[in-house]
Amino acid sequence: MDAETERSDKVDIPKKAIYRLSIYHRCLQKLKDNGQATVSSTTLAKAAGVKPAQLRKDLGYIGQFGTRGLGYPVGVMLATIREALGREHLQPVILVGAGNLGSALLRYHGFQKEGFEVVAAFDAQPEVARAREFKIPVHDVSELEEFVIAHEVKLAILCVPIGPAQEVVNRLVSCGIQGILNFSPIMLEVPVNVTVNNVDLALELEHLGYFIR
Amino acid sequence: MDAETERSDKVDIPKKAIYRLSIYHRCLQKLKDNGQATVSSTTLAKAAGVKPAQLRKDLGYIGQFGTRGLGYPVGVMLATIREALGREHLQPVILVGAGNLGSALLRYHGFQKEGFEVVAAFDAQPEVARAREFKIPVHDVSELEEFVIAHEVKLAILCVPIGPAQEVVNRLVSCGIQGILNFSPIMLEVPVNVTVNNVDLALELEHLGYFIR
DNA sequence: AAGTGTGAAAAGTTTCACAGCG
DNA sequence: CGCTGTGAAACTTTTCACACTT
Repeated sequence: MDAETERSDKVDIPKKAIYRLSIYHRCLQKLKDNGQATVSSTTLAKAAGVKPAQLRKDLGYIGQFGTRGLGYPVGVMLATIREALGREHLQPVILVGAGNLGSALLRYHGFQKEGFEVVAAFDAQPEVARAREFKIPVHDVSELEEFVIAHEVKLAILCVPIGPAQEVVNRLVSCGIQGILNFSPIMLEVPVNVTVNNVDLALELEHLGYFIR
Repeated sequence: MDAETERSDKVDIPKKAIYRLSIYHRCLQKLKDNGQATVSSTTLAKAAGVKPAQLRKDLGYIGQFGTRGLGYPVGVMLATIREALGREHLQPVILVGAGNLGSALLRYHGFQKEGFEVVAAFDAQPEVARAREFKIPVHDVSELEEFVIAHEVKLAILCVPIGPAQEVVNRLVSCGIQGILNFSPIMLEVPVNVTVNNVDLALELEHLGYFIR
């Protein structure tokens, strides 16, 4: 956060609710691992850090599968959320810019765990990045288009410096990337059918700075 | 995003406006470096990626210093925003958890550039982290309280695994930390006078996943 | 003519409260 | 009785439009 997202589509379910659905999904996964079969809005809401009414309203956006007096069936709910978020299949992702931050993200397993697979990385100096020994192959950035098209990749994580950021984005867009998780502190220009989600680390720290007295 | 922030205080200026003020500050800095003396809401808004009316409204929260028919004086505006955000002096920050992500952030210069100084890092295995050779000292996590109190640190970046996260937070809170930038995908429990800003990387990617068709 | 400052309308979100079902 | 589902109310944030100043 903030993180900010542009473009809508796919309709009516509020942006913030989408974030929360992902959180619910995560909590439900944990409940399922613990063998829980049902859960009430109060319990799940507490785990997710929201109010029960909000949870119920959010679930209302994607269907209705609770049993009054009892609660929600964990399994069904998991499947429904997963479908609503389009997270039924493993989604391939590429990472561009294997510098400090990019390298750290290549080792980060949080993405895998949520149904995304970082299939390849690209860098202007692939030899340097490769020296850090990842399981994921680091290609030269010149091979970007070919790879994206061949593997039908739709999502990219962008960790390049500000300078080349926009140019890289233009290339990503031109070969069919539809979603970009952008770590550069810069506003990217993209067509309306491409979604950019900005994660601006310095900004988050600044925001925090405002609240300390 | 998203990122999310709890607690208010200091009042009336909308949370989102605070984020944007930081962005304006950044853009203004660039304008100043280019020798620009004044700027119009239209121009600055474009650079910041917002609508002109929104920019004017945001500035309205912290004062009025534009000249009708002309625009805003870059220097004055920079100073005013900086003061409003409490960013007049360099703010010390500690980082806890020097694993993959933590290490990357220790090398990240975006924080310094925005007026924050990461003064020390803490880890359960400081030797391992130290081997990566940072300019910033990595202490054993047992020295946490002593350091925070001695240096009057108010902000912490948290990159520890989910397991120990809440316990570390309790310790941070107990020794006077007031703001926590949390990278663990977990809801932290803190007293109302402490602000937590969550940066959940997997969540941001998931959100993006929703928008690809 | 150009561009700010702002009240008022619109849009978006959250919370409430309660009817209705198992 | 317990808990879901949801319309309506409350609140927050964005956008508009235009009076006003230089």
